[in-house]
Amino acid sequence: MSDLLERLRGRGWRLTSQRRVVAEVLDGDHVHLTADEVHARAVRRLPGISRATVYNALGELVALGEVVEVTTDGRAKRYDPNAHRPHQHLVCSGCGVIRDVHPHGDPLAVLPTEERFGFTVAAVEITYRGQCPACA
Amino acid sequence: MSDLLERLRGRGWRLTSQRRVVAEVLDGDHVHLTADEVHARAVRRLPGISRATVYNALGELVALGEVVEVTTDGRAKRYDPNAHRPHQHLVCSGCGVIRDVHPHGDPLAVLPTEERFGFTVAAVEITYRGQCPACA
DNA sequence: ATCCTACGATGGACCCAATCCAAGTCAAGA
DNA sequence: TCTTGACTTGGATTGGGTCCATCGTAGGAT
Repeated sequence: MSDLLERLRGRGWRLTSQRRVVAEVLDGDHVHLTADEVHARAVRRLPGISRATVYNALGELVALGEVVEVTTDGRAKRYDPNAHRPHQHLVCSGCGVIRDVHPHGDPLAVLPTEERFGFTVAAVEITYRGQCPACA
Repeated sequence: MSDLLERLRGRGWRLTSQRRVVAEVLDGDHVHLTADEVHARAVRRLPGISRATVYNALGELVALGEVVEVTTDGRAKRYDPNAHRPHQHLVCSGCGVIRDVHPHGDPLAVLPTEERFGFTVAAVEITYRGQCPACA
Protein backbone atom coordinates (compact mmCIF):
# COMPACT_ATOMS: atom_id res chain seq x y z
CA MET A 1 0.00 0.00 0.00
CA SER A 2 2.71 2.49 0.93
CA ASP A 3 4.15 1.41 -2.44
CA LEU A 4 0.98 2.69 -4.04
CA LEU A 5 1.05 5.98 -2.13
CA GLU A 6 4.74 6.45 -3.00
CA ARG A 7 4.08 5.74 -6.65
CA LEU A 8 1.26 8.25 -6.70
CA ARG A 9 3.33 10.92 -4.98
CA GLY A 10 6.07 10.30 -7.49
CA ARG A 11 3.56 11.09 -10.19
CA GLY A 12 2.73 14.43 -8.60
CA TRP A 13 -0.38 13.24 -6.80
CA ARG A 14 -0.98 15.63 -3.94
CA LEU A 15 -1.37 13.39 -0.92
CA THR A 16 -4.38 14.52 1.08
CA SER A 17 -5.90 12.67 4.01
CA GLN A 18 -8.99 11.97 1.89
CA ARG A 19 -7.05 10.40 -0.96
CA ARG A 20 -5.00 8.39 1.47
CA VAL A 21 -8.16 6.96 3.03
CA VAL A 22 -9.70 6.05 -0.32
CA ALA A 23 -6.51 4.27 -1.37
CA GLU A 24 -6.38 2.44 1.97
CA VAL A 25 -10.00 1.31 1.69
CA LEU A 26 -9.37 -0.17 -1.73
CA ASP A 27 -6.20 -1.84 -0.59
CA GLY A 28 -7.67 -3.14 2.65
CA ASP A 29 -9.98 -5.77 1.24
CA HIS A 30 -9.46 -7.57 -1.99
CA VAL A 31 -12.99 -6.99 -3.15
CA HIS A 32 -15.11 -5.24 -5.75
CA LEU A 33 -16.72 -2.27 -4.06
CA THR A 34 -19.16 0.26 -5.47
CA ALA A 35 -18.38 3.95 -5.07
CA ASP A 36 -20.96 4.18 -2.30
CA GLU A 37 -19.43 1.23 -0.47
CA VAL A 38 -16.00 2.84 -0.74
CA HIS A 39 -17.52 6.04 0.63
CA ALA A 40 -19.16 4.21 3.53
CA ARG A 41 -15.85 2.62 4.54
CA ALA A 42 -13.95 5.85 4.04
CA VAL A 43 -16.36 7.69 6.33
CA ARG A 44 -15.53 5.25 9.15
CA ARG A 45 -11.90 6.29 8.98
CA LEU A 46 -12.42 9.93 8.10
CA PRO A 47 -15.88 11.16 9.10
CA GLY A 48 -17.08 13.94 6.86
CA ILE A 49 -15.34 12.85 3.67
CA SER A 50 -17.76 13.67 0.85
CA ARG A 51 -19.10 11.48 -1.88
CA ALA A 52 -17.80 13.87 -4.52
CA THR A 53 -14.28 13.50 -3.18
CA VAL A 54 -14.54 9.72 -3.27
CA TYR A 55 -15.75 9.86 -6.86
CA ASN A 56 -12.88 12.19 -7.74
CA ALA A 57 -10.26 9.99 -6.09
CA LEU A 58 -11.63 6.82 -7.70
CA GLY A 59 -11.64 8.48 -11.11
CA GLU A 60 -8.04 9.56 -10.66
CA LEU A 61 -6.92 6.10 -9.53
CA VAL A 62 -8.59 4.65 -12.62
CA ALA A 63 -6.94 7.23 -14.88
CA LEU A 64 -3.58 6.42 -13.30
CA GLY A 65 -4.11 2.73 -13.99
CA GLU A 66 -4.04 1.70 -10.33
CA VAL A 67 -7.66 0.58 -10.22
CA VAL A 68 -10.02 -0.80 -12.85
CA GLU A 69 -13.71 -0.12 -13.20
CA VAL A 70 -15.98 -3.09 -13.73
CA THR A 71 -19.68 -2.98 -14.58
CA THR A 72 -21.13 -6.45 -14.23
CA ASP A 73 -24.77 -5.66 -13.64
CA GLY A 74 -25.67 -2.44 -15.43
CA ARG A 75 -26.07 -0.78 -12.06
CA ALA A 76 -23.29 0.80 -10.02
CA LYS A 77 -19.73 0.56 -11.29
CA ARG A 78 -17.36 -1.42 -9.09
CA TYR A 79 -13.74 -0.65 -8.39
CA ASP A 80 -11.16 -3.41 -8.57
CA PRO A 81 -7.82 -2.64 -6.91
CA ASN A 82 -6.17 -5.66 -8.49
CA ALA A 83 -5.20 -3.68 -11.58
CA HIS A 84 -1.63 -4.89 -11.99
CA ARG A 85 -2.53 -8.59 -12.25
CA PRO A 86 -4.47 -9.23 -15.45
CA HIS A 87 -7.61 -11.20 -14.69
CA GLN A 88 -11.25 -11.61 -15.67
CA HIS A 89 -14.47 -11.92 -13.66
CA LEU A 90 -16.88 -14.71 -12.77
CA VAL A 91 -20.26 -13.42 -11.59
CA CYS A 92 -23.07 -15.31 -9.87
CA SER A 93 -26.41 -14.62 -11.54
CA GLY A 94 -28.12 -15.33 -8.24
CA CYS A 95 -26.39 -13.29 -5.56
CA GLY A 96 -24.07 -11.17 -7.69
CA VAL A 97 -20.86 -12.24 -5.98
CA ILE A 98 -17.77 -11.62 -8.10
CA ARG A 99 -14.60 -13.70 -8.27
CA ASP A 100 -11.37 -12.93 -10.06
CA VAL A 101 -10.46 -15.69 -12.53
CA HIS A 102 -7.59 -16.43 -14.90
CA PRO A 103 -8.53 -18.10 -18.19
CA HIS A 104 -5.90 -20.03 -20.15
CA GLY A 105 -4.04 -18.40 -23.01
CA ASP A 106 -4.19 -14.92 -24.46
CA PRO A 107 -7.84 -13.84 -24.75
CA LEU A 108 -6.89 -11.45 -27.57
CA ALA A 109 -5.44 -14.21 -29.71
CA VAL A 110 -8.80 -15.88 -30.38
CA LEU A 111 -10.07 -12.89 -32.35
CA PRO A 112 -9.06 -13.50 -35.98
CA THR A 113 -7.66 -10.64 -38.03
CA GLU A 114 -10.62 -10.68 -40.39
CA GLU A 115 -12.88 -10.17 -37.39
CA ARG A 116 -11.02 -7.03 -36.26
CA PHE A 117 -12.31 -4.73 -39.02
CA GLY A 118 -9.09 -2.72 -39.01
CA PHE A 119 -9.32 -1.92 -35.30
CA THR A 120 -6.15 -1.87 -33.21
CA VAL A 121 -7.41 -4.08 -30.42
CA ALA A 122 -5.80 -3.15 -27.11
CA ALA A 123 -7.73 -4.87 -24.35
CA VAL A 124 -10.37 -7.44 -23.58
CA GLU A 125 -12.84 -7.78 -20.73
CA ILE A 126 -14.50 -11.12 -20.09
CA THR A 127 -17.43 -11.78 -17.79
CA TYR A 128 -18.31 -15.40 -17.09
CA ARG A 129 -21.83 -15.85 -15.70
CA GLY A 130 -23.26 -18.74 -13.75
CA GLN A 131 -24.49 -19.91 -10.38
CA CYS A 132 -22.27 -20.05 -7.35
CA PRO A 133 -22.40 -23.19 -5.17
CA ALA A 134 -24.64 -21.48 -2.61
CA CYS A 135 -27.18 -20.31 -5.22
CA ALA A 136 -27.22 -23.49 -7.34
CA MET B 1 -39.57 -10.47 -38.32
CA SER B 2 -43.06 -11.91 -38.74
CA ASP B 3 -41.33 -15.07 -37.47
CA LEU B 4 -40.50 -13.19 -34.32
CA LEU B 5 -44.02 -11.84 -33.91
CA GLU B 6 -45.47 -15.30 -34.51
CA ARG B 7 -43.11 -16.83 -31.98
CA LEU B 8 -44.08 -14.24 -29.42
CA ARG B 9 -47.78 -14.71 -30.02
CA GLY B 10 -47.28 -18.43 -29.66
CA ARG B 11 -45.84 -17.75 -26.24
CA GLY B 12 -48.92 -15.82 -25.19
CA TRP B 13 -47.51 -12.38 -25.89
CA ARG B 14 -50.46 -10.05 -26.37
CA LEU B 15 -49.72 -8.32 -29.66
CA THR B 16 -50.32 -4.59 -29.27
CA SER B 17 -49.41 -1.94 -31.81
CA GLN B 18 -46.77 -0.61 -29.42
CA ARG B 19 -45.03 -3.94 -29.01
CA ARG B 20 -45.19 -4.55 -32.73
CA VAL B 21 -43.45 -1.23 -33.39
CA VAL B 22 -40.71 -1.88 -30.84
CA ALA B 23 -40.03 -5.29 -32.37
CA GLU B 24 -39.96 -3.78 -35.85
CA VAL B 25 -37.53 -1.04 -34.83
CA LEU B 26 -35.13 -3.61 -33.42
CA ASP B 27 -35.42 -5.79 -36.47
CA GLY B 28 -35.14 -2.91 -38.93
CA ASP B 29 -31.49 -2.08 -38.45
CA HIS B 30 -28.86 -4.46 -37.31
CA VAL B 31 -27.50 -2.10 -34.70
CA HIS B 32 -27.07 -1.58 -30.97
CA LEU B 33 -29.62 1.01 -29.90
CA THR B 34 -30.19 2.53 -26.49
CA ALA B 35 -33.70 2.49 -25.06
CA ASP B 36 -34.06 6.19 -25.90
CA GLU B 37 -32.97 5.58 -29.47
CA VAL B 38 -35.49 2.76 -29.78
CA HIS B 39 -38.11 5.12 -28.38
CA ALA B 40 -37.20 7.87 -30.85
CA ARG B 41 -37.57 5.49 -33.80
CA ALA B 42 -40.74 3.98 -32.41
CA VAL B 43 -42.30 7.45 -32.09
CA ARG B 44 -41.77 8.02 -35.82
CA ARG B 45 -43.94 5.01 -36.58
CA LEU B 46 -46.37 5.38 -33.71
CA PRO B 47 -46.49 8.94 -32.37
CA GLY B 48 -47.38 9.02 -28.70
CA ILE B 49 -45.83 5.72 -27.67
CA SER B 50 -44.43 6.27 -24.21
CA ARG B 51 -40.94 5.66 -22.93
CA ALA B 52 -42.30 3.41 -20.17
CA THR B 53 -43.89 1.16 -22.76
CA VAL B 54 -40.65 0.93 -24.71
CA TYR B 55 -38.80 -0.03 -21.52
CA ASN B 56 -41.46 -2.62 -20.77
CA ALA B 57 -41.35 -4.15 -24.24
CA LEU B 58 -37.55 -4.22 -24.29
CA GLY B 59 -37.47 -5.90 -20.87
CA GLU B 60 -39.92 -8.54 -22.07
CA LEU B 61 -37.97 -9.22 -25.25
CA VAL B 62 -34.86 -9.68 -23.15
CA ALA B 63 -36.67 -12.02 -20.75
CA LEU B 64 -37.94 -14.02 -23.71
CA GLY B 65 -34.40 -14.34 -25.04
CA GLU B 66 -35.12 -12.52 -28.30
CA VAL B 67 -32.85 -9.57 -27.54
CA VAL B 68 -29.70 -9.21 -25.44
CA GLU B 69 -28.74 -6.26 -23.29
CA VAL B 70 -25.20 -4.98 -23.63
CA THR B 71 -23.52 -2.36 -21.46
CA THR B 72 -20.24 -1.35 -23.04
CA ASP B 73 -19.76 2.10 -21.57
CA GLY B 74 -21.34 2.18 -18.11
CA ARG B 75 -23.98 4.55 -19.46
CA ALA B 76 -27.24 3.56 -21.15
CA LYS B 77 -27.82 -0.12 -21.85
CA ARG B 78 -27.98 -1.11 -25.51
CA TYR B 79 -30.29 -3.66 -27.07
CA ASP B 80 -28.91 -6.18 -29.52
CA PRO B 81 -31.52 -7.98 -31.65
CA ASN B 82 -29.01 -10.53 -32.88
CA ALA B 83 -29.71 -12.83 -29.94
CA HIS B 84 -29.92 -16.13 -31.78
CA ARG B 85 -26.43 -15.94 -33.29
CA PRO B 86 -23.81 -16.14 -30.53
CA HIS B 87 -21.31 -13.33 -30.87
CA GLN B 88 -19.16 -10.90 -28.91
CA HIS B 89 -18.52 -7.16 -29.18
CA LEU B 90 -15.66 -4.98 -30.38
CA VAL B 91 -15.91 -1.39 -29.13
CA CYS B 92 -13.97 1.68 -30.27
CA SER B 93 -12.58 3.59 -27.29
CA GLY B 94 -12.70 6.74 -29.38
CA CYS B 95 -16.15 7.01 -30.90
CA GLY B 96 -17.92 4.14 -29.14
CA VAL B 97 -18.97 2.32 -32.30
CA ILE B 98 -19.81 -1.35 -31.68
CA ARG B 99 -19.22 -4.28 -34.04
CA ASP B 100 -20.36 -7.86 -33.63
CA VAL B 101 -17.41 -10.26 -33.75
CA HIS B 102 -16.92 -14.02 -33.63
CA PRO B 103 -13.81 -15.25 -31.79
CA HIS B 104 -12.45 -18.72 -32.55
CA GLY B 105 -13.32 -21.65 -30.36
CA ASP B 106 -15.53 -21.95 -27.31
CA PRO B 107 -14.88 -19.00 -25.00
CA LEU B 108 -16.05 -21.07 -22.01
CA ALA B 109 -13.44 -23.76 -22.62
CA VAL B 110 -10.51 -21.54 -21.66
CA LEU B 111 -11.68 -21.26 -18.05
CA PRO B 112 -10.08 -24.18 -16.18
CA THR B 113 -12.14 -26.16 -13.69
CA GLU B 114 -9.99 -25.03 -10.78
CA GLU B 115 -10.79 -21.44 -11.73
CA ARG B 116 -14.54 -22.01 -11.58
CA PHE B 117 -14.82 -22.23 -7.79
CA GLY B 118 -17.71 -24.67 -8.00
CA PHE B 119 -19.81 -22.34 -10.15
CA THR B 120 -21.95 -23.79 -12.93
CA VAL B 121 -20.78 -21.44 -15.66
CA ALA B 122 -23.52 -20.83 -18.20
CA ALA B 123 -22.50 -17.90 -20.36
CA VAL B 124 -19.68 -15.57 -21.23
CA GLU B 125 -19.62 -11.98 -22.45
CA ILE B 126 -16.50 -10.62 -24.09
CA THR B 127 -15.79 -6.99 -24.92
CA TYR B 128 -12.75 -6.26 -27.05
CA ARG B 129 -11.60 -2.63 -26.85
CA GLY B 130 -9.47 -0.67 -29.28
CA GLN B 131 -9.43 2.08 -31.85
CA CYS B 132 -11.41 1.90 -35.04
CA PRO B 133 -9.66 2.87 -38.30
CA ALA B 134 -11.27 6.32 -38.28
CA CYS B 135 -10.18 7.11 -34.70
CA ALA B 136 -6.67 5.62 -34.91
C1' DA C 1 8.81 28.19 11.15
C1' DT C 2 5.78 30.87 8.22
C1' DC C 3 3.71 32.34 4.13
C1' DC C 4 1.54 31.68 -0.50
C1' DT C 5 -1.07 29.80 -3.76
C1' DA C 6 -2.63 26.55 -6.82
C1' DC C 7 -4.71 22.34 -6.30
C1' DG C 8 -8.08 19.64 -3.72
C1' DA C 9 -12.43 19.08 -0.75
C1' DT C 10 -17.11 20.18 0.11
C1' DG C 11 -22.18 19.72 -0.32
C1' DG C 12 -25.99 20.87 -2.57
C1' DA C 13 -27.95 21.39 -7.07
C1' DC C 14 -28.36 19.07 -11.11
C1' DC C 15 -28.47 15.35 -14.83
C1' DC C 16 -29.43 11.00 -16.99
C1' DA C 17 -31.18 6.37 -17.23
C1' DA C 18 -34.47 3.66 -15.48
C1' DT C 19 -38.44 2.21 -12.60
C1' DC C 20 -42.90 2.77 -10.28
C1' DC C 21 -47.69 3.66 -10.01
C1' DA C 22 -52.64 4.75 -10.35
C1' DA C 23 -55.79 5.48 -13.85
C1' DG C 24 -57.33 4.79 -18.41
C1' DT C 25 -57.38 1.62 -22.70
C1' DC C 26 -57.84 -2.35 -25.54
C1' DA C 27 -56.75 -7.36 -27.57
C1' DA C 28 -58.78 -11.33 -28.06
C1' DG C 29 -61.41 -15.25 -26.11
C1' DA C 30 -66.35 -16.46 -24.99
C1' DT D 1 -70.50 -7.84 -29.06
C1' DC D 2 -69.16 -8.08 -24.49
C1' DT D 3 -65.99 -8.67 -20.89
C1' DT D 4 -61.94 -8.64 -18.51
C1' DG D 5 -57.40 -8.94 -17.34
C1' DA D 6 -53.39 -7.57 -19.49
C1' DC D 7 -51.28 -3.42 -21.47
C1' DT D 8 -50.27 1.63 -21.92
C1' DT D 9 -49.65 6.16 -20.20
C1' DG D 10 -47.18 10.17 -18.19
C1' DG D 11 -45.73 12.08 -14.28
C1' DA D 12 -43.37 11.24 -10.05
C1' DT D 13 -39.62 8.92 -8.09
C1' DT D 14 -35.26 6.55 -7.53
C1' DG D 15 -30.36 5.53 -8.08
C1' DG D 16 -25.98 6.53 -9.71
C1' DG D 17 -23.15 10.00 -10.98
C1' DT D 18 -21.45 14.81 -12.23
C1' DC D 19 -20.96 19.88 -11.73
C1' DC D 20 -19.71 24.01 -9.58
C1' DA D 21 -18.82 27.98 -6.52
C1' DT D 22 -16.64 28.38 -2.37
C1' DC D 23 -13.64 27.12 1.23
C1' DG D 24 -9.49 24.67 2.89
C1' DT D 25 -4.85 22.99 2.79
C1' DA D 26 -0.35 20.46 1.05
C1' DG D 27 3.86 21.42 0.30
C1' DG D 28 7.28 24.43 -2.14
C1' DA D 29 9.44 28.95 -1.39
C1' DT D 30 11.62 32.07 1.81
